[in-house]
Amino acid sequence: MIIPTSIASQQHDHAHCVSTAMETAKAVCAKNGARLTPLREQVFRLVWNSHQPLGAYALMDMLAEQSTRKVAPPTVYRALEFLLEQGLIHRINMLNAFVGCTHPDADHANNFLICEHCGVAIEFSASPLQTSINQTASDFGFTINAQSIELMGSCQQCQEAQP
Amino acid sequence: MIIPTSIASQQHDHAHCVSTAMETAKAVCAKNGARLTPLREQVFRLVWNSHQPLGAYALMDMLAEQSTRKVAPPTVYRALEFLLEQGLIHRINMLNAFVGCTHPDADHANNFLICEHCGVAIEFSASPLQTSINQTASDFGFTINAQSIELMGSCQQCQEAQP
DNA sequence: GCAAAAATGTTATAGAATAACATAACTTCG
DNA sequence: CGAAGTTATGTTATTCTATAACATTTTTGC
Repeated sequence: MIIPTSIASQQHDHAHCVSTAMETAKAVCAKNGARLTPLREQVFRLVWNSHQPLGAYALMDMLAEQSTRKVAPPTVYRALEFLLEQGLIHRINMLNAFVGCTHPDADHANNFLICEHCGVAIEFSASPLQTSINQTASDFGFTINAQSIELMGSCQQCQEAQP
Repeated sequence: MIIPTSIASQQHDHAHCVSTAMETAKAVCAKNGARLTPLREQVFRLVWNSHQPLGAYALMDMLAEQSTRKVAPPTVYRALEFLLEQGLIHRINMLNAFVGCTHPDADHANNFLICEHCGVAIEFSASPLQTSINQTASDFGFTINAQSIELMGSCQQCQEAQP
């Protein structure tokens, strides 16, 4: 991994991006009758501050930095579990890392393009792809409860930057 | 997870299934000028003896059972790494586990249906699905180096068994 | 305010993977 | 053959990821 660039830090006003996500998250929790406590909100912000997926221990270190007192693994894992349940973040299985969900209110899959160079994870949804997925499962008489589609490679910017 | 049934142990002659896989593996290694040593062959057999993905430490314990002397993690991880490189096994990221590849000679993706109940992992390939994947990546200007598609749910047999 | 429930803190441990270095086996080429 | 180089395996220690189990605090609903 080279440098955390591209989408995450260049192409948009990320502070605005995060605050919008924060509002959406509050709405989702309100609708679900779930409590977005200060700790959970803090973890959510940390996850959202990066378009690169972050590991639980990286998040733990960030929490520790912010709060002076020591933070143990269960603290961050429980917050992450809550956020996953609410559909506010995703787990990238290839990386053992977590990233904010860009459309938690929509019915959505768990589909990512992950750049090996800059580390950015781009969430996408594609109707024909989902149709193919559902058709395939159906062909096998298989019922899907959770799906994980992760495509690892080079994003456009990194390809252009490294010819 | 309930009981390891269905495809793995019921519907076919698994011994024959494994020996066929073994022959194919030898051919693949011969073609690639890679050495399928006794240790690697042993790990390959262990992985293939189950249609359920097996964790590295489970494999390590099995190795230890078979060989009286103690076996350390690097032993099994190095064998797994070799088999992954040769395309003879796959890693299931959702499970941190490994399973034999059912068609190592073909150009193939890394697509699995995984039953939460019986643990079976069914490898599949579907042309329209791959087309959608490639199209989506192309839309983003993204180049794919590795892909992981994992669908977790209930296989047909387990659905029928547990209504 | 008080009991129940939910959330967080704390300590310890399990589980997955790799680093670093030592030894053994196999290849190859003089 | 036999020494040098390469590849594979053994060995020890450590890092990274995640959860179990129990204590304490905070919040909620009556």
